[in-house]
Amino acid sequence: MTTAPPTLDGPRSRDGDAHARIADGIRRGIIDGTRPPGSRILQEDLAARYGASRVPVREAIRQLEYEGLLTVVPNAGAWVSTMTLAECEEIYRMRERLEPLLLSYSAPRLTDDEIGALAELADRISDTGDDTDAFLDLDAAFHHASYAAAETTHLTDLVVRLWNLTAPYRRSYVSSWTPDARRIAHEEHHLIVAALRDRDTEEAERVLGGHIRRTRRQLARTPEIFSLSAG
Amino acid sequence: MTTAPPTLDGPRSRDGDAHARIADGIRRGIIDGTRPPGSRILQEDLAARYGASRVPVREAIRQLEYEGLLTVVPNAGAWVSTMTLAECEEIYRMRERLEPLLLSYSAPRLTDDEIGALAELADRISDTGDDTDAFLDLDAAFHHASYAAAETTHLTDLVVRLWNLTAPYRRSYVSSWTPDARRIAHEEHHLIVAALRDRDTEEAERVLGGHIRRTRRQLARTPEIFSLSAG
DNA sequence: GTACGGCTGATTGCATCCAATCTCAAGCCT
DNA sequence: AGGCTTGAGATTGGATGCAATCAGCCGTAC
Repeated sequence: MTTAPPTLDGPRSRDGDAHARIADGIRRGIIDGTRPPGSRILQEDLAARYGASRVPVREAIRQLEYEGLLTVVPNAGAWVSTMTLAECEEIYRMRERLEPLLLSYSAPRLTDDEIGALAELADRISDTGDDTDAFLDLDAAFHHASYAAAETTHLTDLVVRLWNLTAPYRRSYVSSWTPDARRIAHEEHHLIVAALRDRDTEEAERVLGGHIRRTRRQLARTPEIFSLSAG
Repeated sequence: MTTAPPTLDGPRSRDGDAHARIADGIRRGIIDGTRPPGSRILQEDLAARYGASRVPVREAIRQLEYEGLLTVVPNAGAWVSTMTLAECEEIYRMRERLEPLLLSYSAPRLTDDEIGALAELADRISDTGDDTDAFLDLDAAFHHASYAAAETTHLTDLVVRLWNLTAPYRRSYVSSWTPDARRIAHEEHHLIVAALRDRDTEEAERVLGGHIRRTRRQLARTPEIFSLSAG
């Protein structure tokens, strides 16, 4: 029984996005922690869960493999990718260079209202205290909103992809931050907003680069959250 | 007759890499100009060409869509992606920031022999005159060799992917270079080698960044090689 | 003469089916 | 007793078949 009952969500209309729905579902599970790194991905499971056959499931798995979220071993199966500390630092170094570039595309196009919304987000982040989940949600919302005006294609996609790759580990290390480290992050957010308000794109880029760089250096102090093998 | 005769290349062993072979083949065709931007990709064609069924073909198409090389429209088909000038400049700005980073990973690990080989490559590039094909091949070999010692994963893959994305257009605009522009590129290659010889990674990064930046600015002078639509 | 609706062939999206391979544990040999 | 072999079950890789959709063409109505 791999097909969904036609009564549930229409006459199984063939809109050609089955693979995309499935990929989105798996991706969401990896990002929100439901599927932790190392957990097995079974084609049949997914087919049943999404009311599809294994063909679109395999397309979704292939896509996620190329996004780096899944590791596929021929004839054996697929697992949620694990990351070493070195790999994670590599991602952060890429973000350190790419996100300021993306911000430089977005900043001149942000409206005053959008910058106001960013200021409010920065305030709310400062109020999260030691609620890690709230911080993670708002932090992601803040940075993505700051990039929202960029009319780029590949760069936007890539930055999202890099965020997703480290998502499974972000919760672990953010929860290890000291109150001081958190306070610095909050201040950096406000500094970014201030630079955007001043329409000083270069300064915004500089602060953002430092923000990511500082996070990377803190990351190196919590090596225990990464897999020990495959180093 | 979509399956290959078992006598040709063995008993159709199921090594789980059919999709990879097919993707490599399409990718090669796009890079070498056999499949120009905008050309149609037919699943059945590829299945017949590679002696496979459409299932692995579809997985390959998904991968290439994700790489940005193909554009897929549900229920309609797949085409080799076309690029606007703005998109191409975006890619070059990403390369401007990422390739120096990759070089900074590679440079300290390059052996003296490898740097010697780079010097020889730089010399041969200087000798290509106005032979665009020879220049393109050697230029790619030079840059990739300069990155060869980097022990990075995502960054290496990404840089290769960005090169591939602009490959269909590189021939067009390189052939439009003036002798002067070519000479400057040759000199930059030699400057990179010199910096690597000096073990001055920062200088090598700086020259490489300028090299890519200069290329991007020349690119903007030949907008006619890009598709006019989808701007 | 032009616009609209239906038909046909080509192509894609997906389900189903079978074979190859892996996992893992039980049994055999040394 | 311990290592190697072997079988069954689970799982993946790939082929085939069918329905949905699309592009292009023709005929008809106005």
